[in-house]
Amino acid sequence: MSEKIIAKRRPEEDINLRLKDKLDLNLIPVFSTVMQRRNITKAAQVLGMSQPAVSNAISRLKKTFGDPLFVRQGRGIEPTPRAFQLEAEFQQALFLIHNVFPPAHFEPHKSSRVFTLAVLNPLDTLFLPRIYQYIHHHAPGIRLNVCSGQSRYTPDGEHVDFMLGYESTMGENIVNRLLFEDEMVGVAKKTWGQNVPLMTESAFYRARHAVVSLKNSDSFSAIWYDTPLKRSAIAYQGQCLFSLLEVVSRTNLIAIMPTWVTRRWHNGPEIIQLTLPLAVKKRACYLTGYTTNPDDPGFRWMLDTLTRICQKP
DNA sequence: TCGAAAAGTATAGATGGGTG
DNA sequence: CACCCATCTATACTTTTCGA
Repeated sequence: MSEKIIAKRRPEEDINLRLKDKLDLNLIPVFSTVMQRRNITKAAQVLGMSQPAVSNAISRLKKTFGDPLFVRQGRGIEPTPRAFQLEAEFQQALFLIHNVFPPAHFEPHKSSRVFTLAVLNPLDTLFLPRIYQYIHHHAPGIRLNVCSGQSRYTPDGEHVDFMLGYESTMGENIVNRLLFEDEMVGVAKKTWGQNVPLMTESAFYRARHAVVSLKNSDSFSAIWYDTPLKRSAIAYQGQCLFSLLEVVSRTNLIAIMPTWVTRRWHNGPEIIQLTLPLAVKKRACYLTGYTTNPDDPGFRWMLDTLTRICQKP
């Protein structure tokens, strides 16, 4: 049985920009989202509206501007040249409007906003429980859409609001926060390292290695295997660090991982930590926020919240 | 209180991919 | 190639909201 959805006003952080008998400025974010997604249905999901509501909103804009704005192409839509022109003009207009209005008030405990997060493994296992727990207690209406990885886009092509990973990204309307320095170690089965207490870099790469698959575009391990010689040391490519630990603890393979990952290995077979004879022994962990409006109070709240929660491993 | 308009539900129609 | 199914947009009609 389908649940009946009652028509409702937009969330509390929205500003009503309807000018009676003139242009409805609420149509601008609808237009922008449709331009971004090139898809009425997906735009509707992002905006928290039904698909016909977005379709009707675009129809009103079509009448206003006397241009089709979007033409159907296959299963999707393609913007007309006039739509591209309007997109640029609306962006300028919105920028001016954002600067004129004082920042709206954001109430996390009342908000039903959706935030999209990309979190790189293994940081997801570390931070997601903390983040979910905090949101559950302090902002239960907020929904988190989390994907794995270190990309600005989800596998569905949606824009990410925040990213947790080992890379900082520069650019306009991108906010970067250094969270902490993650210390790395080599790990091996307990009996492995007794014969090589003082290891050099060349000796390290003569051993057989287990890594997070380098086929993953955002592989945690890739940074240490940037030459064919180093890659020739790889004997096993797993999907995540915890599967590497399992393999390493039962074979003669070694792997590189953050020290906190090994500390979590409470109940498994014993492993030892090896000091890395490598240049990269630490990696900076960053929180990156993407926004079209850095003064958006919801964005600021989430940025500060994630910074606080993810301050240390 | 009432009417206009926005946003809802239901559904028709177009398109594209998979399969026999 | 035909058919089926999933996906996506548009339209008809209903419900809800809000300003006069």
